[in-house]
Amino acid sequence: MTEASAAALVDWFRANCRELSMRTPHPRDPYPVLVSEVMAQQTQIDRVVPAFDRFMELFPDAGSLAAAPEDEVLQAWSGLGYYRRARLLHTAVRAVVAAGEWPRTRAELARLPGLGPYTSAAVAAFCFGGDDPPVDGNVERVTARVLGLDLSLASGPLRRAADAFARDLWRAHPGPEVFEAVMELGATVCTPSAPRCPECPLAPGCQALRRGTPGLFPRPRPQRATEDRRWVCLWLPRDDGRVLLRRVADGTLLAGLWLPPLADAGVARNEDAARRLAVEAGVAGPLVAAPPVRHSITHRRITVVPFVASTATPMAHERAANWSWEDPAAPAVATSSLLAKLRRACADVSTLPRP
DNA sequence: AACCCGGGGAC
DNA sequence: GTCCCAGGGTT
Repeated sequence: MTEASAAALVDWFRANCRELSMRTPHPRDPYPVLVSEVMAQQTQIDRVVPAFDRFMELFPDAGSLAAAPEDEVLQAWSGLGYYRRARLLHTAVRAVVAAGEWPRTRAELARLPGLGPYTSAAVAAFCFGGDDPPVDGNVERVTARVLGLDLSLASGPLRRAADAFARDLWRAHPGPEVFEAVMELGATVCTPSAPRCPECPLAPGCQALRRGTPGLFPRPRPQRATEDRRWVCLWLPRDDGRVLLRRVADGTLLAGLWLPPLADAGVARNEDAARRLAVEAGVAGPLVAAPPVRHSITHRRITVVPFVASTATPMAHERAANWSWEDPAAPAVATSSLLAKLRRACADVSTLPRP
């Protein structure tokens, strides 16, 4: 990597970087940087921005986040996915507040829960002058293409090569700006498919472009087999429009979130599995199937079949801690985007015979 | 090193 | 339909 390349990259970045609400002058405040970097883990920036703005309004500083109960934090995270990130961020910020100061080096930051190699390097570089490069998927992809490395994303060799590549950039142009510039390049120009090479400041030295096949780098990862699952769910609306939600058990998908009673149907018939849920919820009477809902969680394709019931029967579990009546359009608890899908699917099944 | 976890946008 | 994303934790 020549100094000319680093200079061209930074010039391109200054002319083309997107206006993002978490981009503020250096040195930056570590709290919003940490929040946005954790949100950005495996999540595209365009989806992070609105969530970040909401989150910062609810929890404007480390003290307010540390003081908040976990369920409020998860509620603010609803729909973002990877909910463990929210719990770990909460724990990390509580540790910082308890310590009374922020760790300033990458190694110290990496001891906080939820901060791995990428996030610890990012906070150190953007807030405290660190020179260890934050290596994310963008940096790995740009590196694989510029150097023509036939390696898989997230593999050890490509991570090390990307780390060395970013260190060279930093040496040619010291400061955190080059790190942001590579990531922005990967996000907007050196994209996974259909890269816009004519716009790329690194095109003159790019090996993948020289070979005419930039899209073949990095090597595609072996795909995990997708697995189909069938769930049933009990949609139980009350007269005021609220529906019954249950806290999803730990150790399962969507653990800790609030959703209508759900069960994997396994080999059972949908109706039988739904009836079991109705018994658990303390309701009898007719169950009306609503249109199935598709929901994907990593390599699983889940078909959720909602069954709509009525609330005529007294609720045995009404006062239990794991049950709650919530407005499905604006739940006051942590939930998944699956709730919104179920609400739409069940909206048409509103006229139910009363037992 | 391999696998686990949400969700949606891009294609 | 497919892939992948400003990843980290666990095994």
